[in-house]
Amino acid sequence: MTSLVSEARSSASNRRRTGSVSIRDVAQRAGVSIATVSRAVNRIPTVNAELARRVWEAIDEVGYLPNTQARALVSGRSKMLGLIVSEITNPFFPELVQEFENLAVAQGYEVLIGSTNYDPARTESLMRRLLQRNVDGVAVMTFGVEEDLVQQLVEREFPLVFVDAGPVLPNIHILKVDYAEGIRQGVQHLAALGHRSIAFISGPLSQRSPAARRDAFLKSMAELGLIVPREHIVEGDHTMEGGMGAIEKLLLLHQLPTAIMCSNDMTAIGVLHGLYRTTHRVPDDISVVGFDDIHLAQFMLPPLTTVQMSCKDLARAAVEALRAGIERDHPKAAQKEWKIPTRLVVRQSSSFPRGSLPALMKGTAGKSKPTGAD
Amino acid sequence: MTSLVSEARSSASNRRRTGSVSIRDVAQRAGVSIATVSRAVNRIPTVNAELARRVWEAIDEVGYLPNTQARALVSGRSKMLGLIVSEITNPFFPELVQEFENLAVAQGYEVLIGSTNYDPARTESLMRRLLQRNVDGVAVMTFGVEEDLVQQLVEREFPLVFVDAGPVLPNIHILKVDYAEGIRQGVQHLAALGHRSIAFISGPLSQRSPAARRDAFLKSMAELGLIVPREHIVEGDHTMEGGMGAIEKLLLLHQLPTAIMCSNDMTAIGVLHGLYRTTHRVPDDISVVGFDDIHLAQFMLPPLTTVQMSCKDLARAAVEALRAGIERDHPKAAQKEWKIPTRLVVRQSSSFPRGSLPALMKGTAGKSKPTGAD
DNA sequence: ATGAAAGCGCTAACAC
DNA sequence: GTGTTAGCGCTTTCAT
Repeated sequence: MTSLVSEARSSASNRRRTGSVSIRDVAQRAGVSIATVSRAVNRIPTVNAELARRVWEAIDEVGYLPNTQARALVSGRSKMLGLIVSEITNPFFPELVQEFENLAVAQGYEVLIGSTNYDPARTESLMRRLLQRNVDGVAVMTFGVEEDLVQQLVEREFPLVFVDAGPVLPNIHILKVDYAEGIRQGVQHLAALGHRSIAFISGPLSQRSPAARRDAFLKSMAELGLIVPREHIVEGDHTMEGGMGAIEKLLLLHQLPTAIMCSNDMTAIGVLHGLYRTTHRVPDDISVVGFDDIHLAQFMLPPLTTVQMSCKDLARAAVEALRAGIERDHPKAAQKEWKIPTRLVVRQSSSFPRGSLPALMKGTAGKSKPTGAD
Repeated sequence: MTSLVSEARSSASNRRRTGSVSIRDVAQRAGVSIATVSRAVNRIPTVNAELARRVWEAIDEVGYLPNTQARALVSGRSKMLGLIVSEITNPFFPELVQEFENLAVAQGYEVLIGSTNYDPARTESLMRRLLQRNVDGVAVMTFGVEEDLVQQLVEREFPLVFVDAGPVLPNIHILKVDYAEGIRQGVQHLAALGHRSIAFISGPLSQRSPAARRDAFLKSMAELGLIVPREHIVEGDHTMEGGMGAIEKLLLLHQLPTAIMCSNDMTAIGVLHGLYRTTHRVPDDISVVGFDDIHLAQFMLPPLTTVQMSCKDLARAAVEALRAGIERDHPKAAQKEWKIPTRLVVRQSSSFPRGSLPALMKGTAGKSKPTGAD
């Protein structure tokens, strides 16, 4: 008889559609006022222990769940966080989403997720929806924001988090990913293996983050005195399809690069796929390096050498930064920039350039996989 | 001067934290009552055109966004849908989530997503959170529900959607995936190529959906008079790691199967990866077939032959079923079962068994890829 | 057609 | 320490 609704003698006024049990039902059953119930639920220490016990008992009996909407209405806080990603189907983002959600929920927040699909109109309506839902803050993890859309939020002094770049304003927190170091490590790794001709497949360069990655690449190459011919920078779009398209362009070149650095892992996967249809083998003929280190990277054929950008770090920083913006007494309320480290993860998609001495020796030593030479 | 807050002469009572603009601000500015504003916003046809115009103008000027929480509180409808998936990082789910979200948003609903990670405790707390947030309905797309957790919702006559199986009750809608047909096509495809010894790597068999897939496999094999030795059914867990573990077990066998059918694509990707580290080539030595047809499948090396379960269909059915449960006058309110079709997609991870006549001829014809025979 | 007013479920003053 | 009450922003009778 303690089932959720059977005994719920709902006060006549409620139970509109679902048999929702209100605070009044609990109060009635426990023989106390609704204020006491509220206090007990919110663990206000001043409530009499015996009364609190009775309240909790009643709560259990009638199956009471506090209505978050009502709470939000009165407190002015919805305890919801918005999370905007550019493409939920890019495996990097679900990993990020999961981390973000874990952390947020642990702090008592709910997460409203939105995927923009790089569509400004979508982003706009998404923002509006998030505002209407009264989220307490929004993390914009799109790696490239459409500036003007942010204006609304900014003006409302709304807690916001961006990746890489965003307006410098109070309430705006920026997550700075250390592309310079990560990409530099990747380039140095390839150079150390003996590669001199390294191409780069970028993301959509209209966005900040892809542009930053490309710049980091150029800088790293310059550092080593390596020149990058114009045609070795190909613009992709951070999808597998884009990676495939880009490698096809590269394949048309008179002189192929011996290594390819990609702006993200999905691009690299597309490259791997594109190369698979040719006679070029990875890494024997051409080395491929990705960026992100999505879970999938290690399962590629061959396992992908890539630069790790920890989505755990990213998520943690995002949630913390948001909380810092929301809860005025947060310890890090003043911190505006959050550094996100990156690091190289060497796997098997990178090796010595074909024909180089170490490559030949490696072949003799029989350590090379039977990837089918042409 | 039409910026969102600059002119917003907020009535003293509001503007708690963010400069939120309320219906009263609009009313004041338009010189009408809040009731009229409400009616205008909700496009009640009886409002005077001139007044409506003034209201919309004021809305624009003060940057008013209706507060959804308050709306929900009074209407009893939150216009939010819960979507529970088992693992957001399995690429199948983001695809599903995206579709679901698109459809839901198009109908004016917001989506609250939760990933259970196969953890009953998480699922439980997730359910509770969704209830507290007053979602109008929940789609449980976990392919394996922990029965008792549903009890709460069921008793509250809460609109619910399940995949594959669930209690037969009013307000419960079931999405029936046609495993029988899809898996049967996969098996027939392999058998047609000449395979007789086909192994199956299942998902976690404690869950309904993986069990249903396994049963479908067994049935399809029996149909063809093919016997399946006990050791040819290996339990995985629908992850790449699980697929790798399973193929390793299979590799220990005295007599290897010539083809492997996997309970989902992630498993198949794990298998591909596991096989890559051996001398066995796909599809020359062993054929691999997946299930789901995630976007990634076509980019695998080799592109994965798989059974498509359309997440578009799934999402569409889920949203429709939910709406049918929520909106009492929905045309399909009575429909309790929704069929989800499946179909085979042949790519390059399946071929003739090694040593069979067609395989030999194919080799001669030079159509085979240089995958490096041992 | 429009406005005044009663709540939706809850929290937080304010009394007692 | 506990109860009473005034709203949070909105929709929806009920008068007018």
